[in-house]
Amino acid sequence: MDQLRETLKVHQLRTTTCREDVLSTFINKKNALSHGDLEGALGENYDRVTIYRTLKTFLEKGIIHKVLDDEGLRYALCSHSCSEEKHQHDHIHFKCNICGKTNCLENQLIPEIALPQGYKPENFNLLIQGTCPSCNN
Amino acid sequence: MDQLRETLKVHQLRTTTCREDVLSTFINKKNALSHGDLEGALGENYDRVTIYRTLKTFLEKGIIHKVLDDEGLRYALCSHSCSEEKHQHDHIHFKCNICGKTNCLENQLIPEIALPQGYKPENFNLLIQGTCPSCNN
DNA sequence: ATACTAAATACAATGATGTTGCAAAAATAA
DNA sequence: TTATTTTTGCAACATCATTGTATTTAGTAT
Repeated sequence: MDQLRETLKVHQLRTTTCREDVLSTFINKKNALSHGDLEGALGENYDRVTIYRTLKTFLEKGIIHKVLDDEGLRYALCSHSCSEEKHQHDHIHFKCNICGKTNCLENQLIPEIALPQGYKPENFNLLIQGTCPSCNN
Repeated sequence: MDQLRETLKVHQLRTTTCREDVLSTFINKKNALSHGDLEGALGENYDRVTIYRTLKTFLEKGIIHKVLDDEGLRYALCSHSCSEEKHQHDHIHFKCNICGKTNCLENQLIPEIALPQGYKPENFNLLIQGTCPSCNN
């Protein structure tokens, strides 16, 4: 896929098979992935450490962002153009308690929230847990 | 403190010095604590494993709840009476990027949020990162 | 108070997770 | 193609978390 190489190039990263595979895994799976998920998917082909470093690089370059859920840390693609300088994420994350998948709801923005005097908010991270449409039958 | 024994009793837990110490640490420190924090505070007196199991028990009994931030998992006291059957937390968590402390803003409730068709929300977890009043000068 | 029973703890062992340094390999530039 | 820089794999290490079991302790009955 030229799409992958293009994305890497935009973020000034050399194209390597590991980076292409990690990126395409994110694109295909759609939901948020932990290091362990990626190791499960690609561990035969790449060293654990390389996957860690790939995630770290993607994070710094603004290709992926952190997603927190009660099980720990996961990562998901940044849909809007994030860069090394600025990550901007005001969308909601939803974790399904049935299938266990965590997704970005790109169109659901976190509403304005009034904080007590003295608090200066900079980043927002909202996780909603419940049942997703696929499991809600 | 009789207060501690009382809390443990309400949740049908035997009073042990470890549980009393963990509980009083939560009460004194006020902010959310990780296992590592507790190990730092009480590690001389109790085995790491015991602290893990104490946290797990408190979590199950509804004495503490999980607090997520970008560094990982922490725990904070449940202010309103949670129980083994039901945890209910609709308040905001605030992490200060300067002092690194994470706190519950018990009075700041998470506003109603409209989700797309099919999503059935059950739990909300909102973390706001920024600067807290103590560090905001 | 003492003995009994169930629960909690300490310790050891193991597994999972994440990091660092360095030599070998691969990707870009010349 | 060769030179230069980046990336990868490997080994070692450090941290974090879990499990099993024998011992100890808390609560209860005697």
